[in-house]
Amino acid sequence: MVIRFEDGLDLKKIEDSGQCFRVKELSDGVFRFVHKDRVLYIRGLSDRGEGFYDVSADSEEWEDIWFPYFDGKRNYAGIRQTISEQDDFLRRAAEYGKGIRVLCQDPWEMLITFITSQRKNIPAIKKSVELICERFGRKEKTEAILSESDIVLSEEIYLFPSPGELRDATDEDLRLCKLGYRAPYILDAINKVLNGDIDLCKLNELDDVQLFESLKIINGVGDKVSNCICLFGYGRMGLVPVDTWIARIINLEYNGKNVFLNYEDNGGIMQQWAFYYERETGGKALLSEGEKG
DNA sequence: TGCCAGGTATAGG
DNA sequence: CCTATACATGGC
Repeated sequence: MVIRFEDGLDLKKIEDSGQCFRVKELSDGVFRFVHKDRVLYIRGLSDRGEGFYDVSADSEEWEDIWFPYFDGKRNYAGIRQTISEQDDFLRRAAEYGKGIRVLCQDPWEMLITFITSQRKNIPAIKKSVELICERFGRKEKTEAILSESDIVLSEEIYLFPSPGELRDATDEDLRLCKLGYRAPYILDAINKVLNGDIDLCKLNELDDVQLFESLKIINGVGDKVSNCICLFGYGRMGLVPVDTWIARIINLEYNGKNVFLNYEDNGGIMQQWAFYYERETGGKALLSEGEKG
């Protein structure tokens, strides 16, 4: 089925944007996304102009699952235009990151994934998450077709394991997934969800601050990880995770001030553009201004 | 080899 | 309140 997506999706940038760790580019420009027990194959149709995609989902699944997943309702072009005229860095970052969407992913997967992420680089995070899926997740056979491209796709994929599927995981099991010292943190998350100390669904009724604080009762969830779960798992677009990259930007470019918070409900989106820009340009983006003279 | 990666918990001041 | 340090593992 062919769909049009306003303002465009840049699938490669999304894959590399550091918010999702299981997105994969297959051959022929086909990207695979996994969300809960659904798998989407999607391919850009550049010959039709901007914003057209061949997707494996039918129109109902696209509207119900994937359009919300890509945060389709939000006007990112409009958000780009709210950036301050004087803010050269953020304007460049937003332009560079055009086509990135802040994905609305599964809170449980975000909880485990971002506990895993601490003190790891993105390739290492992907490795661990994949091992968790292979070891504990349900195996799913896919049968899909991209009609415009005549591409047939059939694979066996491991879904991200549910809390119940992780019930019997041991510290040793988790360390085999290269989780190292984070294994006890993951065990604490599993336990608190299974015994009802924390209800990830119910948490969505809380406001941003309460949600942010509630998640931190889990061992291994601090400010940064909690912000990531809020932003990527609960669609709280005003929350701004400050990791080493964002901290570097704040310190070197903005004199220690977190300007992303100026953008209220869109600060997290600005942060995502800045993160991607800074990481992809290897930290050189910051120096470019000072070195021009 | 040494340093860093989408940090956090803990101890000590 | 603050700062210093340990923590597993892999890539460069």
